[in-house]
Amino acid sequence: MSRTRPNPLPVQTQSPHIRVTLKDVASVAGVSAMTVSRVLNAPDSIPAGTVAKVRAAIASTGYVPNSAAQALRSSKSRLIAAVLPTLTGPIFLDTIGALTAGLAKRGYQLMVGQSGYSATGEDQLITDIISRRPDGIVLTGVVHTDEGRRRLLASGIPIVETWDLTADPLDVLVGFSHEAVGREVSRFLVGKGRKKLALIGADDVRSKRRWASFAKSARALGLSAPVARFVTAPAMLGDGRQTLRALLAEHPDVDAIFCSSDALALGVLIEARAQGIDVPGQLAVVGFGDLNFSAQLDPALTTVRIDGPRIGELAAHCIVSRALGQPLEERIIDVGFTIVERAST
Amino acid sequence: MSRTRPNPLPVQTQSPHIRVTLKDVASVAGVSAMTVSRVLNAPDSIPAGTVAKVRAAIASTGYVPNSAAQALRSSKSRLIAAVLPTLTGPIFLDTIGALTAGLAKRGYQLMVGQSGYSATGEDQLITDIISRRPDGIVLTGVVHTDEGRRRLLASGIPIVETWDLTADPLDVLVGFSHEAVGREVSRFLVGKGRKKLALIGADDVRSKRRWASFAKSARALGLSAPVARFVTAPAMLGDGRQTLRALLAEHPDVDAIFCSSDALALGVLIEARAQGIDVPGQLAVVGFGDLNFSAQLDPALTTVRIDGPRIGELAAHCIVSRALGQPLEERIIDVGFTIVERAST
DNA sequence: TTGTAGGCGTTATCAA
DNA sequence: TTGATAACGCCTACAA
Repeated sequence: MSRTRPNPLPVQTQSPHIRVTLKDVASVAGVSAMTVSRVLNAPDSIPAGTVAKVRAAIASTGYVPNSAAQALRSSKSRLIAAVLPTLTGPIFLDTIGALTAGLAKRGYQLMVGQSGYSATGEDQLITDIISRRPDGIVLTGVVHTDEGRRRLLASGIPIVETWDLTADPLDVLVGFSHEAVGREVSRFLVGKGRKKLALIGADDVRSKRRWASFAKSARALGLSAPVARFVTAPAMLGDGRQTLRALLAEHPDVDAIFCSSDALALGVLIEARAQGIDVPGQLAVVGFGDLNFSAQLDPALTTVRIDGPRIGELAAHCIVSRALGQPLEERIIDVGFTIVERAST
Repeated sequence: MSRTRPNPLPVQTQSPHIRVTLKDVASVAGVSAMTVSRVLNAPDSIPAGTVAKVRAAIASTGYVPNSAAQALRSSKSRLIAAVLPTLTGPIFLDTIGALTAGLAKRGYQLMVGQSGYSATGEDQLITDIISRRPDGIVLTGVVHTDEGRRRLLASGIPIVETWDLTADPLDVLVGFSHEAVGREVSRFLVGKGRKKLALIGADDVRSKRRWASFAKSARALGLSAPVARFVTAPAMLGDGRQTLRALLAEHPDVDAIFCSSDALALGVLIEARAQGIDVPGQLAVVGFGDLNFSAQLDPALTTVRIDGPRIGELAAHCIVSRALGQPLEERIIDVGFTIVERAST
């Protein structure tokens, strides 16, 4: 037909290419569908000649297996679901990036779900996830409702929790102790001769746990009770500026601040400079996260570094092992953290 | 059985609950599988009594549909694939977050793939994507190999490209003109009386396109040729510091700098302060991205704001419309951009 | 080494 | 309004 089509796009609903099936490849190659399947899944058991023939047919037809059919038949979806509070906010980003890459390397894909900072919609999210029958679920920085945890657990899908070390893990855990972070930062600051500690944090559970440990440790070391201010997550630079102002107005004797994110710490540094407060002379500042800008600030920011990519890669390893039913060396992996000392303390 | 199990976790490989099928629900409810299916998909055509009976059976069994079977039978996966260069780097984050949320709202899930800044592994990624038979693909900030573009196109899967306005879109486009950004920023700086412009950018295609337009426009407005420095993506704060130093050493007469990201611009601000250069007195600085910290810097950063969440939400709308075969009001949506004027210019 | 039969869980279609 | 039947594309199990 030489007629021109005025509007070609809406017309083609499905490409022919995507509808190529095993059978089509088989008939092109002159073998049965099973042989094609075996060439794809266990080529070693097939003579080289047949393999070549089939490979040629696959190439010429542009065949790509339909993973829904594979999943249905084999009960293996090669899909991993990740749940995180929100994609907005850079904290978990490296982890998710490394997780995605680590899964791709192993032949798995990642499906993402945002649970939000509230529990709203979490139920629907969990239904959506279970409906996909993922081979594993990676939980990152989320506290689920009891009902949500129960359903996830009841689904029997392997679960890896990350970015935390809780007392009662569902199964596998890759993270670090927020209690240890709070304790070590307070020890660090006390070691620097600081007398009146403060914390500015986001109002999430982990930040609160760091605070509890930070405060307890400071008191144990003989200091007066530290003070804290919490801002609504996600905590941003502007919150740091405002909160420092309010904090110092009420507690002018504070000489060290632990911020629950580097973004907050940057706000604190900027506000301190605006107020003519010397850092670290009058005020020591410690961040959390070691974002890529933190080393370049002026003064460079002392902060707690978490190896996000490592958590992602380990989570990929663990969840795939679980998915394959392989034994895991360890069920609880503590990746630790580092206090990176720079000019702000 | 009252026997306690010493180690419950490794034992249960699959939960019973996840193996509940339509048939199980049907037999509990005393109806056929088709009736259960209809209650789920078209409850209006079923009498209220039957619906109630079936709903009760669903609740008591904990049934969740198997989407692999649904996809296989109906050729609708309710899955959208997103391809982006890398999750590391905050630029596309808001877009992906809004996309994920917008899709969830419409009953779709997002699968993410990282194409990397190189073309390596892109072929495998595309195979993985096609294998899932997603109902749509959202491309963000990636330039594909010709072969990759060809395969994606040949798959017949609807495609939405974002974060750009190219001359030859594959199908639907949600973005803005990088040429317009370059041009408008140069006009803006010239309007401020700046005489010698410079640009510090990442070495990606879009940044280069902004540069070309920036330089051309500056010359058209009678200025001498702007100078540029490019750093390896992802561009970070430290790159901004170093590059500014090198740039000013060679071109001390530069009085305005357009940075291809706010992170770079922050580096430039910090380095300028370290060198005692007055911003904006001696040097005007413009960023790109309007990250959440930019308004809080000192001086606050003039920057180009892109509405990332809006792009994500529109992309969700467009790709779902395409997936459902619904007509689209517009195939090319220009979300534009805003030059947010602050103290750094 | 290769092929045949059957079923995974769901929905389109037709029949009652 | 409801049900029976078949088929989506693939892989497990068994046979040749």
